[in-house]
Amino acid sequence: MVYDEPMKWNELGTDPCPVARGLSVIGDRWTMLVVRECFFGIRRFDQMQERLGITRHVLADRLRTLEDAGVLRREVYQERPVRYEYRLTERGKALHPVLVSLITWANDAVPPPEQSSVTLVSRSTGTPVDPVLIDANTGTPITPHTITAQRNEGA
Amino acid sequence: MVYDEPMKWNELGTDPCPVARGLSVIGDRWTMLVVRECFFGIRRFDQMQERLGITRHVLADRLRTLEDAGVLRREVYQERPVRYEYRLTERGKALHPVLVSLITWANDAVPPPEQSSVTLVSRSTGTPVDPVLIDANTGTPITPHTITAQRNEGA
DNA sequence: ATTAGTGGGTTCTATTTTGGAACCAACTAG
DNA sequence: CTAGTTGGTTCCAAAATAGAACCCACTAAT
Repeated sequence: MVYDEPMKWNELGTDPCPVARGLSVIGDRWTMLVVRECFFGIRRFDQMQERLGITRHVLADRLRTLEDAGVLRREVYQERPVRYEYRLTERGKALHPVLVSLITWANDAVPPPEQSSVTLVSRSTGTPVDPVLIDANTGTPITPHTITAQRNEGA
Repeated sequence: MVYDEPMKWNELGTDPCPVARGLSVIGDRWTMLVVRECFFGIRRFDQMQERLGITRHVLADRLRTLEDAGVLRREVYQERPVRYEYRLTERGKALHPVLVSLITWANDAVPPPEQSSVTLVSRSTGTPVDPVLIDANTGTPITPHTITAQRNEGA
């Protein structure tokens, strides 16, 4: 993973590194917050705008980017006048582990000033969950020591 | 998780939502790429700058932010002239699941145009890994159906 | 003893992105 | 016919980023 050329932000979407490609979609200040709202069931433009305090201009732009990336799907929920709502696609739902990992990290790395916070709990038992990554094939934990990145040359 | 007030970006670090607090540190275009370089063992300013193609100004700014957040530690590796390098702290290493989840998502949601890509493999066997999140307490998979967010009121 | 190079930055201006607010089109309800 | 709702767009000011040059304290080569 050594590159000959420095990266340009607008070419990140076609970079060989998946981190760069991923960030070309979700690597900005607002996008994951929009995705969070979607996981919470928020679907309407105005509701997102109000909850996030994002400007309407930027929200419209992010929703379009997420739609183009196949993360959200715009659906007409009412004709006359025609109204749209945004829903996570399968690809969008696949962002769940990213969101969960971020929440877990932030909860102990960037503690809130007051006790007030949001934590993840089991829907069935209500007890806190403690997310860890394992390899589905072997069941072994995934850590910097157990895995490494490998470049697969194409073309 | 409904807020009375819209969020201001510069107050994100003290938001009750961990997604917002997490993004206040790593939620910009470059930060996770800098963290990626650190996981690859890159420690020097000039080397990062060359590999990423980030401007020196922005790199200096991100490194300072990451240091302030306790993700990186600046260490003198040579006196006369004094020279610094950046290393991941424990808090920085704790970002590994976020990075792994992002890579996993991007590899099938944002495929590279050519076959060339970077994938994660087991360090011991060299076979591809398939990361999934489970709850360390119960061993059950974590999905949008099995967990939910709970607000814990403080103060 | 000069000259070139290195490492870790800072400073400068030009371009791009974001914020904040107003506006708009197409309808509905009163 | 007036006000309200929804999903935006348009405008201008403020902030962040890019791109390039410069700087300082050294070291190594001529």
